[in-house]
Amino acid sequence: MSKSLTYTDKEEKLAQYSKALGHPARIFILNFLEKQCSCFAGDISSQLPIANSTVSQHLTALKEAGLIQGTINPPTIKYCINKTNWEEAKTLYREFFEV
Amino acid sequence: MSKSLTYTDKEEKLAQYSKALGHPARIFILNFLEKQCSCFAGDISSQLPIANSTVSQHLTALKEAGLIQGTINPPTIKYCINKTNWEEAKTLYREFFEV
DNA sequence: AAACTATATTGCAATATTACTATATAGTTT
DNA sequence: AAACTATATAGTAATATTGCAATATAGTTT
Repeated sequence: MSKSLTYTDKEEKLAQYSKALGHPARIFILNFLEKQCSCFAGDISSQLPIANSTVSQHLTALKEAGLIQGTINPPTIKYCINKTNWEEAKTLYREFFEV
Repeated sequence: MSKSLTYTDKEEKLAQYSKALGHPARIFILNFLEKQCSCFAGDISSQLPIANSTVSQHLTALKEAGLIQGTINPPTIKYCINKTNWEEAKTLYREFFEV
C-alpha cells in the first residue's frame, strides 16, 4: 500500500497554476498582458465577449493564483504579469515537460 | 467594441491542456508516466490516497484531453504518455511563456 | 456635494468537478 | 461455467466554476 498522504509542493503549485490557466479567457488575458506589458481592466473587457463583472472575476482568479498583480491609479487599475511567479511557473512547466 | 466572438485555437488548446493539469493527482499521474514510460492503473492508485474509481476518472480526463493513451492487455491496461500531444502541449507552453 | 468613471462585489442560476460506494464489464483461470 | 482480476461506469452528494445583472465602492470632476 504505502499511500502518500498528500502531494508535493511542486505538484500542488503546478496544479494551481494550471487551474488558473484552465480557461481561454484567462489565457487571452495573460497573452494580452505579455504583449502590452500592462493594461487596464477596461482594455481587456472591450476585447472579450464577456461582461465586465466576469472579466473582473477572471482577473481576481489570476491575482489569487499569483500570476498577475494590479497597481491602483484611480479610477483605473493597471495590471501586469507578476514576474517572480511567472518565472516560477515557467520553470515548473519546463521541468515538468523536459524530465 | 469589436468583441471577438470566440477564442483562438491556441487559446482553447492551452486552456484545455491546463484544465487537465489542474489537479495534483493528475500532475502526479503524468510525472509517474514520464518516469515509468508506461504503467497500469493499479500502479498509480496504490500510490495515491484516493479510491480506484477516482483514479479511473482522472485517467479518463487525461485521455480526453489527449495527454495519455491506454493499451488494453487484459486484465490490465497499460497507460503511457501520448507523445504527439505531449509535444504539442510542451510547444504551446513554451510559446506562451517565452513570448 | 452631486454626478461621473472605472472597477469590484453580491446574489443568483446553471453547470462542472471531485470523490465515494456499489455495480458492471471483459477477459482469464480453475 | 464459476470464480477471479483489473478496470470502468453508474449513481449520488458536496463543492466549485462560470456568467450575468444589479449594486457597491472609491476616487475625480463639475
